[in-house]
Amino acid sequence: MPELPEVEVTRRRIEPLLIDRRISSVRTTRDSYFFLTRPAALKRNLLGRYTVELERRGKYLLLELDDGKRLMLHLGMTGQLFSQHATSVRLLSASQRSSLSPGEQLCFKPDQHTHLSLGFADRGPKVFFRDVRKFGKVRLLERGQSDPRLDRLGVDALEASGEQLFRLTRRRKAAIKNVLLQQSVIAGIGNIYADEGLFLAGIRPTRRASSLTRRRCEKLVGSLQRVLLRSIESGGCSISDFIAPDGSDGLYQDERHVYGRTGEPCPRCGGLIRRLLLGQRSTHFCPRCQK
DNA sequence: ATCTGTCCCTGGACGC
DNA sequence: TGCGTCCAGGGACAGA
Repeated sequence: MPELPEVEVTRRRIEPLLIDRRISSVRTTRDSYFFLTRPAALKRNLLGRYTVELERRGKYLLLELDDGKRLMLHLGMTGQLFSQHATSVRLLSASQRSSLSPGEQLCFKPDQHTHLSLGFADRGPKVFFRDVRKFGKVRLLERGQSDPRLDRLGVDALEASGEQLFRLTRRRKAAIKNVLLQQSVIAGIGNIYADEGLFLAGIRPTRRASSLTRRRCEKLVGSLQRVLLRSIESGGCSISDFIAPDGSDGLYQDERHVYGRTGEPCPRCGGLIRRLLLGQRSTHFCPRCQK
């Protein structure tokens, strides 16, 4: 699922394909709550514009246009932003897959889950935004306009300090894992990296956030950043639907310590990884290593 | 102010 | 093989 590393990998790899090109065609699926800006208005605002810059904020991407307007994107749970020439059979339907001859050049064609397709005046590869579960979002921001979702974001996880986390958790009685998932506290962490970071820091996910000492907060932020950076390096985590814009899978799932490893031995002590529900989210930890 | 539960959505896994 | 049921989860929202 796209969290900070997957969104950052997406940003880095789609940037060369998305920047400095003039949008000449816009195709969308029919209106749904996926579209914070109605499809017709999206088309009207995007057509003919040049793309200038692609920025990440937490799990959001912001595509700046030459007229100062910005396209805000969120990948939700199953969002994929990729090139038409992305080479991944996972993007093909079952029938396309079975009729594929060996060595054939892959060319993705928009399906019912491809909610936004951008074509360019240079006739180069199109860019697609696909999202099966439609938890993703797209919105057009006027010049200078923000969105409450962006305004609410806390400090970016890669820029946070232990001291900041310490201060932000002083009056928090909720479990530390639930607090980590709140984008208004630290932006970018989702279920996988919360579990992984807590494991590396040796902190039980159920621990009351306010009970963490300054030292433990420093350790936790360090562990989180280590995990996030390591995942970016390995191309993100393709445990469910994530693929990079070029179609490649991330490799971080092979390095997971606890997430999705219920009943397997802890990589540190050999005890069994346990799973529990915390705020309706599955949570994985080692009862022996995490206190 | 903070916390908890519910809901949105679809495909895949699983049991019968 | 085929159908029904459950589960995954980011984040908005409502109500405590």
